[in-house]
Amino acid sequence: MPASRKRVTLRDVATRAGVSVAQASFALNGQGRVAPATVERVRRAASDLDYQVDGRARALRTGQRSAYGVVIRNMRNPFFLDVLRGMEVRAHREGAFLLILSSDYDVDREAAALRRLAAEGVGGVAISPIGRHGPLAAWLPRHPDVPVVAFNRTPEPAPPEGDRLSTVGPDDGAAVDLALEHLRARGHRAPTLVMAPEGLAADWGREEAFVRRCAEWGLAGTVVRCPLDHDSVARMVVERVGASAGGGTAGHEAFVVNSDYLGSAVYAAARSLGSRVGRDLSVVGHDDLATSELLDPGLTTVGVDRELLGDHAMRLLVSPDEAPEGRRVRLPVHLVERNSVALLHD
Amino acid sequence: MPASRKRVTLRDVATRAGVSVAQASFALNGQGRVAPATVERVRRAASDLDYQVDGRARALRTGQRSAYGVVIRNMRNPFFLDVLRGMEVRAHREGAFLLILSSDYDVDREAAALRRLAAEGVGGVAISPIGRHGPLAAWLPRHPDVPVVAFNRTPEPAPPEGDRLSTVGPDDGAAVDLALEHLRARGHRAPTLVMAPEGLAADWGREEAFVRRCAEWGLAGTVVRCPLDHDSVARMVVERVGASAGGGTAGHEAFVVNSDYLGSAVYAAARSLGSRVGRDLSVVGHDDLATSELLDPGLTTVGVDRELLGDHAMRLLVSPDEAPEGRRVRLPVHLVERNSVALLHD
DNA sequence: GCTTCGTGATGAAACGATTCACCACAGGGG
DNA sequence: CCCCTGTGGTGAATCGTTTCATCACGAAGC
Repeated sequence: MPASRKRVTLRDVATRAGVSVAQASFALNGQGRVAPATVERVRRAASDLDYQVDGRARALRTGQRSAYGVVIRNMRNPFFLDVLRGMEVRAHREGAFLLILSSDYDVDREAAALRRLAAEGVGGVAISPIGRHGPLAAWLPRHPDVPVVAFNRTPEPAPPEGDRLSTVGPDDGAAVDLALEHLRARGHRAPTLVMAPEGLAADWGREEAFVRRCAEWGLAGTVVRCPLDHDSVARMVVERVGASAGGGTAGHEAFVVNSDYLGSAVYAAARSLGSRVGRDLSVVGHDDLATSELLDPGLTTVGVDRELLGDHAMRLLVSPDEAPEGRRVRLPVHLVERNSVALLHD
Repeated sequence: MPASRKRVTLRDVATRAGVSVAQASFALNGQGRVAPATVERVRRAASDLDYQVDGRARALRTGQRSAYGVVIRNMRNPFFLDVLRGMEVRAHREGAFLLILSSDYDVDREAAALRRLAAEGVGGVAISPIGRHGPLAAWLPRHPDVPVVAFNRTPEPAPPEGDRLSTVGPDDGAAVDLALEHLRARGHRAPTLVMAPEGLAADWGREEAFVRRCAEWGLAGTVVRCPLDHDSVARMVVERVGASAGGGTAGHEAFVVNSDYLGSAVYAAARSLGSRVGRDLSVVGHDDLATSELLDPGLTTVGVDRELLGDHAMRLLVSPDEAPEGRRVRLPVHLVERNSVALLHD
């Protein structure tokens, strides 16, 4: 055969099968009334010519969307890779595509991403939004028929009633519960919850669960607010440990942090103090990143099935109505016990 | 305004501006002959109505591809997330989209992914292929006008002459050079290169560079072949260290492995031997994963800019012709020095 | 015999953009 | 007066599907 082969079109299939384009289309899609013999002929012609329907043309005509948009806030976080994988597997199963964009915490880029996705006519958007009042909030009412699901490391607070935004995220309340229970079982009586400074909504539900449980179990819990970057957390830990040691109570500090990344900050602090995690001070992380196993000692952490998270998000987009769990999915969490929590005898 | 707002189409813009659809199109795209005043009117109308061109319709008509396919072999490897990010940034800059699929080392899924991407009419495909003779090989000649670039953790051997497949990957020869040079500088005389068993082509170029350098520098290098999973490598290390210790030479073993993942296997082996990496035995990794810094001691490794890798791959797709570096890109590598290589005095 | 079905098949109108082939018209040159 | 040219503009074809409205035709009901 010579050189350039043009795209095989439905017309080619039709002529080869000796029918009209319409019948060919019907035959392949199982629609309309078409004689079984014809179906067979068309099928054969299609496979002979290695015919593939043109996704763009179909999408244009039917308005049916076979592509879904994914907007990731931080494409450097390995957390999202697993989520992406979960989405991809589900999308593949549904015969859909993923259009992946990243916003990089940039408001303009998030806005641009949403605009482009709308222009492309996606069937839905999964997004880890920059903020509750960012571009997404403005975009939502202008595109009333595009399902949108927000997925997050830590879930956003429940949206106001009537909001069309679905959400998927780990059950943060349960995560704190799990961490506290573990600490209590190992003899800890004065846990410390590390939270972002007031006003950052992302940690909603954690504090509530924390104070409730502490009250219930008679623990002397404290909540400390601190910017959630590595250095700030490390400094905070050093200060608190210093204070409690100097205070003469010889209290053992036990921290509950909302990511494994910050967990490793506690390790750094311990190193600089000359003390050892899992013996002189304790910490429970959140996320169960791959790195957490490699730390020495291994970081005890609350994990969530990230692929499942992606799967749920996709499902909410593909069939927004039949979601049995409702449109606010909080995923179960589990404790991954390693050696970062000391066993206290009292 | 009532409830459902239909999609704003070019016709709407045209009527509002009081011109024909054709002129509206020309005006917005800067094509054809259109009076400056008209351009202005059309522009205003478009922005008034918040018009966005329909990507599908445009793609259908022009055949112009604004989407590029990415097929990832292993969507669990964090290596690829950074690559993806590099691709995404470049694609965004070019106004293009990424369609991301994963093959999961499954030949059928790779084939399906390629088929679907072709059906969607993508402008190019970046793929980390399962193998040199997998579905990709069959797919390539059937789609002569789709640019394809293979990107990899470790590059494939140069394709046969005339092959349309571009490749991007770290410069593996240089990586081995760097590792060896570092070992030599620290007094090591008998390095060991860990390679996959014969027949797995992925490591091509490493061995060659290794033996050449060893000869040049008078090192007593050995190449050991071993399945590249965590346990096999750990076992192999234990054996070799045992042998060299038992042999009475008291030789210090220094390993060069082709990933950080395998580097951590050496750590595991050291633990089980009761010896310490960076003192009793040495290892140089490859990839500079985030985890490598967290190991104790830190893993000395050869890194490559993964985002740059993605960027190059995308560039080869977007403008296949004007690539100044040619179509076989080997990216520069650099040594990340930590503490996994002992300093030997001799 | 004439109407009414049901079956299988078809032509053509969408979908929303781009673009080719014209056209109107004013001005200038012969 | 006629021809040509350059400018601004328009209608319609086209991309590859899906799908609506129609039709041919033989069987069946009256």
